[in-house]
Amino acid sequence: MLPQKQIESALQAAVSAVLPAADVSAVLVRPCDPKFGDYQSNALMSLAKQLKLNPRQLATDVVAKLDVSAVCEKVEIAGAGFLNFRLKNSVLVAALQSAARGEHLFFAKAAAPKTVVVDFSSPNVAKPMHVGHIRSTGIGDALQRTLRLLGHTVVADNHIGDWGTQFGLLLLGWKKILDRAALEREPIAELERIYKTTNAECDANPAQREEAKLELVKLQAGDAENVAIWQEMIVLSQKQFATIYRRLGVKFDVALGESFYNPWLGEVVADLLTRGIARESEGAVGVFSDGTLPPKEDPFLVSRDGEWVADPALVRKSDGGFNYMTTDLATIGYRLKTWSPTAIVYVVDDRQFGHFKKLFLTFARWKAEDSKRTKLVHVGFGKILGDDGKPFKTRSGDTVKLGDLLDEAEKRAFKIVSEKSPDMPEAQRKEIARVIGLGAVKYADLLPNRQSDYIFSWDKMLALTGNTAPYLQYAYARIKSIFRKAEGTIQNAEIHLAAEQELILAKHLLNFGFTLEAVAEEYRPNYLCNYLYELAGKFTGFYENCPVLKAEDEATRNSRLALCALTAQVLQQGLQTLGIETVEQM
RNA sequence: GCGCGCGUAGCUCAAUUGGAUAGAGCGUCGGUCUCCGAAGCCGAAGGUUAUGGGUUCAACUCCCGUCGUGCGCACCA
Repeated sequence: MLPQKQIESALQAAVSAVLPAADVSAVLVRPCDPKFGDYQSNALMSLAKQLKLNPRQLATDVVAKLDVSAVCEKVEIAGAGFLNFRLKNSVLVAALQSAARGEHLFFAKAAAPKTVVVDFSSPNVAKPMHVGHIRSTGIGDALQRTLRLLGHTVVADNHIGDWGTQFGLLLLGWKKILDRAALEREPIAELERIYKTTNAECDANPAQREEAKLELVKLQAGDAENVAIWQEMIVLSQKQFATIYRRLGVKFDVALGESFYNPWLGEVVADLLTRGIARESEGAVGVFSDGTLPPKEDPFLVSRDGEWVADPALVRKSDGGFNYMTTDLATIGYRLKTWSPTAIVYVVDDRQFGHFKKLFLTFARWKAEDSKRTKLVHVGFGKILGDDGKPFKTRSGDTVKLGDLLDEAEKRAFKIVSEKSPDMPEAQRKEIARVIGLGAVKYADLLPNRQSDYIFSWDKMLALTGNTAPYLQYAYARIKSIFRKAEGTIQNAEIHLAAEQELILAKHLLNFGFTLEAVAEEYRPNYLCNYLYELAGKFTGFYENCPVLKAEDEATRNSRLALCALTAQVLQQGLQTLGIETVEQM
């Protein structure tokens, strides 16, 4: 068990000894500012507040019952009631030593593994993937990788938009203005063109809009011609998706599009009606407020002119068609039946907050028993904005295509690699540029807090210096360079930690698991980015101050080599968890 | 109109959710390769966390007001 966990359980036991009735689940220990110690707990202060006790006195009582002598130096009570812990050097060394033996990599698998469906990426058929898709795809992929690493069972599901109103327009456009040659050259661009053109024509001509609707109805009724066209569009789109996902290194366990759930939509609505959860209104069917929530918190109510009026979640349109609320409910039904997940995580734009609020409440009413076992989570993220602070568009009015962004990233990286290593064979430079360029883009998207909107900038997205993936990859490559120069292999080296920078680095390595758990707990990959950036920084501090190959003696050299090897492993594992590759040289 | 967010250094963003002296990158200025990779490192300047109140041992974080700003408001997803 990692020292931090040992301290935590000892502390919880001590608190229970002093306050038998207290809930100790919030009694946590976390890494802290080195000037106070290695770990700290502030839990006693909030506990004292709840129970109206003197925090210093509580701390004194708890410390009297606390035995962490196996892992810590003397425990200090500081400030208003902080507990500061300082690790014994021998314990730190032992943790590193066991990691060096391959027993762990500073994290523990979850004690109670969960089954989690992660729903992410979700591009639309017949539309190009653009920069916006990097958010759902990158965050979702990093989260599913983190959950897997921690030992959970994950179902990565790409809920592709392959069924909906847009197909009415696409079918009409296909029949009227499709340019076959263009379709063969650039299928997605052509599909986008017919969609846009037809949409514009429908805006101008309502009769044409009706025609498009008719095409959709025919498709949904199984009309052979329309189904064939629709399938062709899907095949073309899937080629595009596959290319992008291959480049990004993103894999899904299943990719069940919206159309997959089509057969169940009718019965979902029927079921909702029978149970009295949904009712008819103005020819449509919707889920209405059940009055259990105060109006302000009730997503099924909206205030108009000072009065609360119904704002239902429609599950059947007045024309008899279904919409995405229906699909999402059917999808939940399928996922429950197929995987019995502990949680379903939706990595979707924050703008759909209202939709998910309605969806989750409807689910709880529809499947009350299941909703106790399966938690639905909307992992929302902010928008990508242009320089003007408005949702991102290029000058021509289109968003930047994801493929173009990746191309540019590799191009810029290639230029730098060629400058830095002109003697390297071109194929190798290309491969390094691919890893670095892609890493830069992914990391740039993962670094900010997911809920913040961020302003898109080519230079920031593709930056290769500063707090970027290449900085982390560089630290890794430097370590690899040391090992290329080191002669012979070092096995079971004894680790000694004496220099300040060695201790700082070693202690930070121990926090890898804490960080991974925080990422999984709050669905925030940026914690891992920051952790790795700090790790690379602390490694560099060590590297600048502590000679490895030219260490003063053999024992120090071997110990430092072991520390380097562990750092490289954590860097690589951490980057991999973010979906970012490493290179041996760059 | 109603609802939901956001406002932190010149710029772009963090701050593990109420913890001790708010941190990075970019940009600017200065230093640093005869010594394991300078995509690096060291230093300097830069802040009344929009604003006014409140809650408490402790507030960027919670509550109320104000200003600014973005998003969402049945039959698109």
